[in-house]
Amino acid sequence: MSPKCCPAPPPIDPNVDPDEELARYAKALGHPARVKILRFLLEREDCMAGAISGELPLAQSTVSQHLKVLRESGLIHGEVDGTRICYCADADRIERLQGLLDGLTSFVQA
Amino acid sequence: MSPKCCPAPPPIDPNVDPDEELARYAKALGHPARVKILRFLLEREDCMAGAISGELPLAQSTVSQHLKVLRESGLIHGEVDGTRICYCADADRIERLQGLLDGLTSFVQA
DNA sequence: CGGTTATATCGTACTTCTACGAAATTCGAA
DNA sequence: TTCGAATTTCGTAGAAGTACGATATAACCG
Repeated sequence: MSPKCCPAPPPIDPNVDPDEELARYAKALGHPARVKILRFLLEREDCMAGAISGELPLAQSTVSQHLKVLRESGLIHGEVDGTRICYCADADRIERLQGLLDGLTSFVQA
Repeated sequence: MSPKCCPAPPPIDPNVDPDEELARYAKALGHPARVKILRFLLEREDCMAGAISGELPLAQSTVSQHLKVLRESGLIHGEVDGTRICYCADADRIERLQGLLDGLTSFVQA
């Protein structure tokens, strides 16, 4: 069970073209800083706040922007915990991204 | 064996940070048109040229630009075949993308 | 050779991204 | 209530992405 962050899974819109959905996740992952953030959150599956800023050679406000992009893609989410904000990766969404990618190649015979 | 396109696999630079490499592939896939192009090329594993343009509601020059982005990411490549150009998806690169993504989550216990 | 076809490249306009510092917000502590 | 800390949001500047039409290129066909 997760800590106090990682609340309700965000709604997965069923009306979206899978290619568009895949593109949205891919776009969110399309910057090295965001990949690093996601990795960081996955490695401690516990949630983390501005500790992420300390890990990256970027201004804190820039990291906050990257977090927002990831949040809006659904790949991570955060919950307020006092003064801090507790972020974590959304495993379901990441699995979905993997599934969409696998779906692309499912036509190819091995 | 592949048709007359799909030549030598492009060099995979070993000195690249995996997070940067993943971000590069993800960025290339970060537009719906490019996902559709890749799907198109995967579904007919045979190579295709400007037939792709006909599949998308975009100007031919725009599709050509998207093809260039995919080409530069290594996810597809093309080879001249007379007047036309024969494109195809690079299965190795796509597998590599899947592997990099899996690597991200390999810390998470199921 | 000149024309046609398939494709890339150029020039351009507009939008979006990336990054920063400064300011606003929100909560907990003194 | 005032202070300080953790974050987001705002404003802004420059870089990159997206799309189009027009133009260039290169190969085949007559």
